[in-house]
Amino acid sequence: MKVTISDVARAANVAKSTVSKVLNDSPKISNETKQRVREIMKQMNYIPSSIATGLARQSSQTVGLLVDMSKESEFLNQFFYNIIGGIESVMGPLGYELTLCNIQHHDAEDHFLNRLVLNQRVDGIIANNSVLTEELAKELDRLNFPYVSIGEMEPAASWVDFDNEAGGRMLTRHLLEQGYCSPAFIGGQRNERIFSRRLSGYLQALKQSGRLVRQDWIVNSQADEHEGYRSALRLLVREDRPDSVVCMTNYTAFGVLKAARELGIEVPGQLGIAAFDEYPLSRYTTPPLTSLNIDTFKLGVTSGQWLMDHIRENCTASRRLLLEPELIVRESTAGPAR
Amino acid sequence: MKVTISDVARAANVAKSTVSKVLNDSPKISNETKQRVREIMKQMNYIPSSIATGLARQSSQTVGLLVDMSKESEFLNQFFYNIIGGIESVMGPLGYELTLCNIQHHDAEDHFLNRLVLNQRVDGIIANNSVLTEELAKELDRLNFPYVSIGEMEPAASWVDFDNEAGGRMLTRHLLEQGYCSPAFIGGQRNERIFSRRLSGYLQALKQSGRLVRQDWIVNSQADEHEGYRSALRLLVREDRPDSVVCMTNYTAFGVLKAARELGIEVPGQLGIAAFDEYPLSRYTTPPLTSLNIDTFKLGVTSGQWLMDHIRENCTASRRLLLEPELIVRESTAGPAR
DNA sequence: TTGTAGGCGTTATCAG
DNA sequence: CTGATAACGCCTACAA
Repeated sequence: MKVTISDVARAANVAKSTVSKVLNDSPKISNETKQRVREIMKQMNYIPSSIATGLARQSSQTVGLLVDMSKESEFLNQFFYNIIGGIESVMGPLGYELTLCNIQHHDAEDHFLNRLVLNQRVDGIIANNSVLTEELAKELDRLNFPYVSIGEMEPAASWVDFDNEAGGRMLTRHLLEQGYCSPAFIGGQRNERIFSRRLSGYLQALKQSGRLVRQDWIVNSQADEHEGYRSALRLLVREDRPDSVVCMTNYTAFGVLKAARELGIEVPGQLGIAAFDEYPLSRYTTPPLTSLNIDTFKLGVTSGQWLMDHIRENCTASRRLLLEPELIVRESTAGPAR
Repeated sequence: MKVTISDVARAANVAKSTVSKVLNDSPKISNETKQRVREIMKQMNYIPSSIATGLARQSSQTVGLLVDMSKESEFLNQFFYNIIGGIESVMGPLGYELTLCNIQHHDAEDHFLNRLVLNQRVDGIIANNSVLTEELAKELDRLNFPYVSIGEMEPAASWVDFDNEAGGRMLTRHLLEQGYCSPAFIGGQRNERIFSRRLSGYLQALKQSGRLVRQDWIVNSQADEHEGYRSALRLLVREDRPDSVVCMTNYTAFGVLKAARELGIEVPGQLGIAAFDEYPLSRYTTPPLTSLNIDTFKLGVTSGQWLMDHIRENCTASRRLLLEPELIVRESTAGPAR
């Protein structure tokens, strides 16, 4: 059926091992032999079986991408495509395949640890930090198994993330520089690390410019449209309302916009709005949103490179990357009316 | 290092083959032995190597997902996540992994055919029709290799798609029913199959209701914001302008909205707008867009199921699914002002 | 420089 | 029911 290394060897009148060495371009084989064997391989349409190679080499030439497909509004969901693209752009040329693993419905027995790692289906793992808990990370460390986290983790691990704190500072500072005096912060759950980072940047910017922080202007809620809307409604009907808002997500911002429109509050004249993330809405709201763009492709590339270093043991030290976001200024923060 | 089947066999005082049979729950093994061996496997933390199993069984328990990651505005891009989720929901429980393969930068030698198929890295393939050309499909047929296309293909192949023609009819009819008399069609390239399907639905609806078709109201262009905008500007300044538009994509519609706003044309009062696709903008434009939603998860589920049938040879016949889209009525088609 | 033999961790086919 | 033994297709000493 399928042509194997033995077939080629027979046809070329050499030993299997010779063919194998040709395959791996061993320097111990004469050029003539290489030429000849390669010729025959081509003629016979020989393609080595990666399963057999994997078994012999004890490596699958595959990396696993852990995703929780249950979470619709997942970080990975939005940036999935770019991040994967970045990872692939470094793994692909090196001959590695990418395997997607949904960690959602697998119970203990069928856990990805068994399913992929101990299984030897993958040589390394990339996962975001909502999936790769610190407990799992410890286990991988114990097994000395290569992995990189997308999203901040505890110091022991290698991870790449974008600088949420800087992002919070940038959005807030931008509002202040535009002449807004009293920015609020809407969206996000207290216990989420990403929220606390973003909020912390907001607080830093306020303090650095000597403004006072008003706790009642920091609103925790789901980072979606509905909650953004509700939060904004409550906040904006008050006498002493903020003159601008930093929003956790595009959707939060959309909700805030809607509330402002209903209350007859003009954006940006009476309310400035700046939001995290550039996708999917910032360009398309009315008015368009000032927001933060992040180079998700680069996030993928870096995590891929580091994982490769890990796998090839060029570098097993834990590293971290904090990618600086880019401020995209649009109409929603054009400045308060005087 | 790693514990193998031999280790278990030794510890249990049985033959490797016995352990293997226990692993596969062969009926030829006594329950006592099964119990005992399983116990020991658990104690020793034995996990079978899927590579070895693959080699022995000549199957990788993996399916390949072909994607062209270069195309940013790719169909798959937008719906990627849901489709993959659907595929995984059927493959995962059956013990199959998903492997992503970027077909973009691989040249002839490094083609996915070699890289995945002939390689035996995957047991089957799912790809969308922009990636899986008919030429490739023929080759796979020749190899008798299981695959399913996401998106219409020639009759010989199995494919799932949503009914673009019906979609075109639904949007157009809806406009007419709302009282708009003269809908235009904006966006899409003549040579794209998806465009011709959608357009054809539009034409059908017009003819069925006895309206005349105006070729100059069918505008070909990139299906993005900019081109939607430009096309709409040209169309809407004319004396005999259409009173409504069917848009190829969300982005096209956004461009049209922008043009209308600039020209002072009210939506929906003076211009009705209906658009294909529900993501990412339809809910968030001003006014929100009437659009078509499709069950992308189901697209994934079906393609996964069919591929499994193919792999297991339950059913190798070629099948096709045309998923009916769902009309989501929103403000943008509320009806013309009288 | 090339060939021989054994191993990678399973499954499958027979005997017993 | 259980156990040898030979695949599966490739790699890697070590020997020639």
